[in-house]
Amino acid sequence: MLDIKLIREQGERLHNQLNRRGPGTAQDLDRLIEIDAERREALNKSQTLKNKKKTLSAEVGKLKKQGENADALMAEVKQINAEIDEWDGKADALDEELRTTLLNIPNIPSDTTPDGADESQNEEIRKWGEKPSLDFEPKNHLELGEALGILDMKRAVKISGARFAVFRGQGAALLRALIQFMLDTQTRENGYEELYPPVLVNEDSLKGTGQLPKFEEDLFKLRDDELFLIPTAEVPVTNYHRDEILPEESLPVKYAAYTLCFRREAGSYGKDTQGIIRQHQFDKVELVKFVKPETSYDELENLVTHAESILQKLGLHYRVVNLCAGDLGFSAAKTYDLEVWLPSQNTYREISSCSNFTDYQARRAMIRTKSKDGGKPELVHTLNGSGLAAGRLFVAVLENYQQADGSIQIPAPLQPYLNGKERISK
RNA sequence: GGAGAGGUGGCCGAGCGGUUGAAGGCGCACGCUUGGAAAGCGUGUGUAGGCUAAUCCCCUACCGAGGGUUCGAAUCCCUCCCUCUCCGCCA
Repeated sequence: MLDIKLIREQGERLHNQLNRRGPGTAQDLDRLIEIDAERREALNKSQTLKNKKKTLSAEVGKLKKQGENADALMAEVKQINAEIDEWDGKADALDEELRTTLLNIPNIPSDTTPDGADESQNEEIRKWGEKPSLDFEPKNHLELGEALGILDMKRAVKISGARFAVFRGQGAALLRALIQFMLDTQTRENGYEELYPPVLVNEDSLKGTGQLPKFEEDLFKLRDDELFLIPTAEVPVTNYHRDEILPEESLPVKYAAYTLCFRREAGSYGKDTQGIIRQHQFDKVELVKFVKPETSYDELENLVTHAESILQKLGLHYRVVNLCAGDLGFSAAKTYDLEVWLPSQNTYREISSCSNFTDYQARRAMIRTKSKDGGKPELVHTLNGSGLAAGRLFVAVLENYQQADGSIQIPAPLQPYLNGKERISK
């Protein structure tokens, strides 16, 4: 969430910046400033009275000890208590309103986030590699996978419903190989520590990273327990340090975590209904960093290269896109998407999203740092990026490495993970 | 799931209705001492909010969380969460 002090002092500037996300985004800002002023007034009144109450109560204690009558003072405190309740009630209500309003305002886009209303106005930063030259009509991953017997969508529908898949035989092995390859790369070459967190999390965690309260409809929630299935490992991993103060010398803290991810995909009916591009359940290796504020934009560039390294090793053509303000996620200040080439769709598809959340998540989750030589604790900046989405990587490998006969050539770096196997065929 | 014990500052640990934001110890920081170090001595050492030019003062809140009783609660009562021990169940 945003800093109320910043809003108090620079409301006008924030107003313009927020509205880059879309008209009306900043509409609550003025009301917020009002609430804040009223809240502080009520707080002041209550605190002054509490101070008086404390003094008088101590006085009562003294009198009683001396065996004297303190009825008058006690009556006075009772009176003060009534007034305190009144001001506290006001302050609490205003505080609550302030908090909910604040929780529903997104992060401020970075100055380096381009203007634009939707994805058509995202800015292409660079391309890597080349499209595969296929001298035959490319099939899509679904045709390939089903023909090879490595993807079973039909039975997935039977056991779970739409937007689920069963990976079978060589397919299951390939998926597992991709996950392990990604984890190994990030932990051995890029300095991330591996974390294997729970996929069921509580409400506080989802508030910390910004999925709640605004996006509850995107999540799977348990019926009998106050727990949600995570939509991304970002949630448990970022909240790993919730309410903590990290020593400055430990930064940057870097984690790589493989988890299942679960998304209801509400409101995306009709989109990507074919194949495994958009699933209710998918696998992802997520990279999360906690960094010193002044380094966060450099750390973002760095994070993107870590995600890119997977695609490069696998020889997959992709491009890097800087999301425009209108396409930016709720908690992010700046996001680079990695889009991998899919021959069957003749287009680039998102396979990773790398974001700098500045202090927005850190303020919600109270993740701070403190330097050795004293001073106040300061909010860290948090970042995360997919490194990468395994299901979509599976799609990319199938489609880009397909052969005329429908078999799949396995990229060399993956072969050790598949018992040296070079090809998936019937 | 059942029975019992317990959750106090970075850590250990006292307090069980008033002067306790919290004794004492450890740790840490700075200073004195020293050729240097240890020991010793001294000082300091939580977080949030308010006030403020201020990370100085001052005020308010916080002893797992939330309610309640009381003039006054870390201390009493209720609910919940978590940890530990035993039993049950279980991959």
